[in-house]
Amino acid sequence: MPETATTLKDVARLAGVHPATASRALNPETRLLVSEETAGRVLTAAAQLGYRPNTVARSLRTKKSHTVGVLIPDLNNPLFPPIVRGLEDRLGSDGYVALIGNTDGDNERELRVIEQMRARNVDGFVLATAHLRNPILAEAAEAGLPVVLVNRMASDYSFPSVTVDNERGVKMAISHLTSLGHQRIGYIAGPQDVSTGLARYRGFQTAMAAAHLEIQPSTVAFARAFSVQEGYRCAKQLLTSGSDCTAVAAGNDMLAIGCYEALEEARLNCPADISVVGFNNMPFIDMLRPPLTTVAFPHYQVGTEAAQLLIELMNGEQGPVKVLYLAPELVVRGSTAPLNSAHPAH
Amino acid sequence: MPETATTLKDVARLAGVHPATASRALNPETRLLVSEETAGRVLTAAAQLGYRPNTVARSLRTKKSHTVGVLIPDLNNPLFPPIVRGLEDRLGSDGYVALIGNTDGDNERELRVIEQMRARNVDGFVLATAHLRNPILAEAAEAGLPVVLVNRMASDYSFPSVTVDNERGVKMAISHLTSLGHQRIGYIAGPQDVSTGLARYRGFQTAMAAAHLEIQPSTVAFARAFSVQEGYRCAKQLLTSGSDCTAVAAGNDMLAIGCYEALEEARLNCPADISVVGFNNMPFIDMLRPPLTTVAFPHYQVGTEAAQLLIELMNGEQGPVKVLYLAPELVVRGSTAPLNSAHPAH
DNA sequence: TTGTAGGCGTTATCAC
DNA sequence: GTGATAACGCCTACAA
Repeated sequence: MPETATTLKDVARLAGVHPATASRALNPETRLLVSEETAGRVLTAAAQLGYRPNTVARSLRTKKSHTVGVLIPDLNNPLFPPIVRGLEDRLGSDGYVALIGNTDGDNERELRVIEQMRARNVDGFVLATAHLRNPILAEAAEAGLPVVLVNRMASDYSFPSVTVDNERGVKMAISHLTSLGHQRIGYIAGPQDVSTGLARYRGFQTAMAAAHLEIQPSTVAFARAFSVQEGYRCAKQLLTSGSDCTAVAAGNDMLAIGCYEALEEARLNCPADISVVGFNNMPFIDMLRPPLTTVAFPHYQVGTEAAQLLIELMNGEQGPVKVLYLAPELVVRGSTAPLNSAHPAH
Repeated sequence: MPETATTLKDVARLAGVHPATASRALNPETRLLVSEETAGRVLTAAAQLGYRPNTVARSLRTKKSHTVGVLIPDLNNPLFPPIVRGLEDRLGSDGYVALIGNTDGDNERELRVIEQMRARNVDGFVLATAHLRNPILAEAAEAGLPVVLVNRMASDYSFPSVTVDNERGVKMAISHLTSLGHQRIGYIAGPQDVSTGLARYRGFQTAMAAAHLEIQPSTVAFARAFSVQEGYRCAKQLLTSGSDCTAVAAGNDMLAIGCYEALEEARLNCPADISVVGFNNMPFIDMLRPPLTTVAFPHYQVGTEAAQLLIELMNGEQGPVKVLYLAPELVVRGSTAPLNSAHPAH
């Protein structure tokens, strides 16, 4: 016999007060409106009955669902779980829960998911999927829904965001390579319609210029997605284009993994023949052989900071749009080595 | 000006009917109660206004939130993202959304999360965190809430579950090792208070017995958690106990990774000196060096099947409790090799 | 086939 | 300080 859940009315009856009074006593915000004595009586009554407020009813009345939508490309990408945990943990401590939506990079799917979430009255959005021009952003903002971007950012300052400083990260990677003596440095660029792909490529260009190194067209390959498969394809392209690279920087770790595969297939040794650096420092990336040298940033903290920003917005706090950069850090592991003239690429 | 969301009343007014009629027309279940012509009018009116039913109000009325709670130990464990995606995809196609809760294996945290979720009127639970005796299960079931177990199972048939056939999986791993000539086979057992740890250890015991091999106490180590760190500790214990193993089977891939680290530290080569097999075939585990031989099962499908079971329960379908086993499959990679007398463990 | 009315559990706005 | 009342948006007997 599923005992029908105890409601506010039950609590009120047991405490001998009106439901409205019980409501006031139970809500920390309004408790001061009620006498300390009755408040106590209500609280004990609630505890005694094991009262649990019905969030659905509350939402209907208050128009706040205490739910936020989180859109990511794919939970299977190891970059996202720590970010999501950061989000959930920070949001949870303020009584919010997250609805996770995977878009698989598909715009149509993304629209469906957003519809779903808006139907559930989410109080805000965290988007890790932002393309540089995204109609959804405009629409959500128009509807007055707080939006925070994560990992990627919009092209202007129109949305708050939390990202790593991508340009600086790539510069650190390139400096590392040049300090090892590398000059013919190839680059596997990520998709240029997302800010990470674009900013990192820009970082590569400025870093090479700063080192007085020229970029040959044959030493840059553009991936159509941040995937192992595309990394493999691009690396193969670099290897067969006669570019003679002694080092390759990849737009992210997935692309770097694909690069590993291409090197193995070509019977080239990393790092003896070619050095490789990635970006992101994905979980478990240090278990690869060789362990990947890459640009790290605090994934979990990206999540918590983004949640913090979103909470501020949902609380109606006014002020300028905040764009938060977290500092990257180069993690040197086994995939980069000094230029070795005994082992030319050919 | 955030145009106040369009409601059923607006649609009804535009269609020139009573809200109740509009409701019936909009709900596929009750559409046949209304004349085709009016239904059409309502539908176009709804489309025209961009009407989106308010799920909160609906939930309050129907007591169904179309939300399910999913409890996992930690999203950062790569085993879970594919399972969660399977759950979300299957649930989503029936209009459900998942609330993800990370418990970190902490019972108290788990209780808090469950409370949170019940306050949100979840229609059911998927638990990947089930300990062998779990008061929460009893409570949820008592409250009439459907519960499906995933990856781990309860000790009896009291709950539907979807798991890999753990015993069979371990047997396949051990057979593989013995067929390579290994006889002194060590085992790193997972925690014995969860069904995966227990069932796999049992599988090890029966497999060894079937091969007429004895298990020395010194060849089994018990991990306190399915973690890299515990795998490292246990492997070191096996290596220093004078057990002389030529192969080690690990309770899961994380433990196997820890094993790799211990071997490296001891300057032992895998697989030349010692073969290692894991369990789970985690994503990216094939990128390790050497690529890990392990027992695979279809993670995504575990999620979809569990969702299917839960949906049946939430639809009130009666019948016997279903306990679903998915077949394991041995994936032979580079971490296992024939027993090589030229390379004794010492 | 359609309209009426009441209520799901909570909170905001009045009065007292 | 507390009680009464209405309303959030939707669904569903019941009546017409």
